[in-house]
Amino acid sequence: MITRLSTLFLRTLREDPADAEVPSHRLLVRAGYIRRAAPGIYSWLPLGYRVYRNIERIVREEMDAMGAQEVHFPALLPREPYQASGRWTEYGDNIFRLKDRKKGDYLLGPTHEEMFTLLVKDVVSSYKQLPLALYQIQTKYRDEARPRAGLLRGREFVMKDSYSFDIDDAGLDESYRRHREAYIRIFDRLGFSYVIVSAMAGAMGGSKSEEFLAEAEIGEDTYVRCTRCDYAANVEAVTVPPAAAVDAAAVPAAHVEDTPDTPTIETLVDLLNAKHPRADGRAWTAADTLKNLLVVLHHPDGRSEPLAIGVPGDREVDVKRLEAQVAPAEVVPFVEPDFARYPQLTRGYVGPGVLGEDSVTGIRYLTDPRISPGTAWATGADAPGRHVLDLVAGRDFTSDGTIQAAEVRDGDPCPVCGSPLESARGIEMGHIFQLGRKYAEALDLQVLDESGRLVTVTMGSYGIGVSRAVAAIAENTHDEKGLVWPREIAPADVHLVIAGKGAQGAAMVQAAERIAGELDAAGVQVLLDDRDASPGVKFADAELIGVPTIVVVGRGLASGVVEVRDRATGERQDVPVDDVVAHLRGVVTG
RNA sequence: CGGGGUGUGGCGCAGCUUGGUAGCGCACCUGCUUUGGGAGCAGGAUGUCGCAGGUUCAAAUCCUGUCACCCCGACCA
Repeated sequence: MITRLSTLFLRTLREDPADAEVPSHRLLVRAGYIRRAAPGIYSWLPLGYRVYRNIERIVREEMDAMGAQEVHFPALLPREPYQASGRWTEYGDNIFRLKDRKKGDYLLGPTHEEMFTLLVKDVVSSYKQLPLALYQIQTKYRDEARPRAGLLRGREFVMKDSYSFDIDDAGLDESYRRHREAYIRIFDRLGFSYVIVSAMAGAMGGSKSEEFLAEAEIGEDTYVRCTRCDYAANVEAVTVPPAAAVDAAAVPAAHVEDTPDTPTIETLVDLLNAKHPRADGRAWTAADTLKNLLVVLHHPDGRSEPLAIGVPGDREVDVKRLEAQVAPAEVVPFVEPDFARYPQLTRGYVGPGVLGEDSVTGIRYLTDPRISPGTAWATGADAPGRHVLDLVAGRDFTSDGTIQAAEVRDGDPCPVCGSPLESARGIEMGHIFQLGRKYAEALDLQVLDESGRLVTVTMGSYGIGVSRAVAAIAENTHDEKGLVWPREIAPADVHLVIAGKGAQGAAMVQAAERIAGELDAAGVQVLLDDRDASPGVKFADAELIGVPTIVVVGRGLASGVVEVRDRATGERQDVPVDDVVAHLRGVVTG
């Protein structure tokens, strides 16, 4: 196919749009790929839609190849299934809701677990029909509080979502594995750099879960990876191993000391070093103190519950990690009225003595794994200006369990090999997880097994952000001049520029038309810049648009050559005009 | 929801302090010249200055209200 720029529905912008911040958004708008229709909602223009469809095609081919079957649900959905699963309320304001003329409740689907589950329930009744994998490529709607970064976080977006249905856990493991492999093939073909990280299943429920992240500074997900082994995890999913139990025999009995005006860790450490030197001669540090933070959990059923979290004093509680641990409950700050309800709590001096389900307050108390049995701490003594020293975990206090909520830092030990971790940011492009039986139970999806008993099906859920991928790949591959598309998803194979007019120009046009025609005949997609514009404009647009191979038919034609440029590397090569079609066929097919 | 900012032609912006009937660059149209890195000259078209109300002889400009959008945070895929 030959696409002529002289007639293509396209306007490139010389300047950045004022409302675009991240590079992918700026470039996709400037290069005429997308236009904003409403906040977080975008229209696709011809070049953009080609890239989008190329991604869709790759996803579809690989899903089909792994044996998943494509279906297509409506985007406009009735309330009932979401009511049954609890998500009509759980999703809150993030659902676009609407009423029909009879005042019936509808929603624009934010995701389709319920619909898939119900459809399978309709059709499948025997283990003989399993395992089963279904998928769709669908527009999803989520009324984000704050859409941003163009396509990267929109309110309307396209997702490929698939679901596996198995009779037992071993089957789910196998379905999960097959999806994981298909995803690797998909992301390899898409042609950008990504990393697979362990993740939290989060609000979706379920157990094993991994994310495919495009590496990007502007990404919203923070993950860590080991500097030595191949461990990588979303920061929310990092599990700090329990510290080894310490023999506390040598630690003296806990003793309360006056520590006036020490409401912060810093002031406490300074005072301890001045007034209460450690027996082992080492100076006190924030890491020797135990900080107890209070929050309130709001459960989806409307219940509120106070929660105390103990972490070493040199670490903050990472709210995202905490929320991932307590999901679907919501975390809100513990404020003055809450303190008023618990007179035993002394602000700034809260210690384990008044925490725990068996304590006077009854507040559930979870501690960081570093607070392991035998470790000794300086912590609040539940009285203003008083701290307790040599308080040993397991000997002098216990918690109700551990929680992975402390911040993760660069240099923390890898949970697998102990080498230092480093953090980086990424854009979530795919997420696979084992749902388990949450939806099957809620919606009563059961089949008969070999022995004729009804068993609940176990499910996996697997998503790829198709529209997001356009932006994420742009983000991942662009340079200062414009977009740089990986070959398989580029809007064309070759961008052919006619750089000259006038007497010479006629010959150039003729040569370019011939080359374009032959490339087309060979199945190569050509973007032909036949516009009446100066070469500078055409070069700049070619670089902005980002087709992987740029061919310039210009002054070299007099000596029988055209110039072939690689958009990504900037490499230029003169190729005899008679060889260029064969040459390009080689380039395009790799 | 909290903080910050912006609404002026298709895009990017100036003008607002100090009120006088709207301007610049790019893009667009016509003609001529030009053609390997965002051409030149000449002519031309395009604006309810976000919306509503008020003050005034006169409002893009001052006052009041309101809406929208963007960015940061909270939240979220």
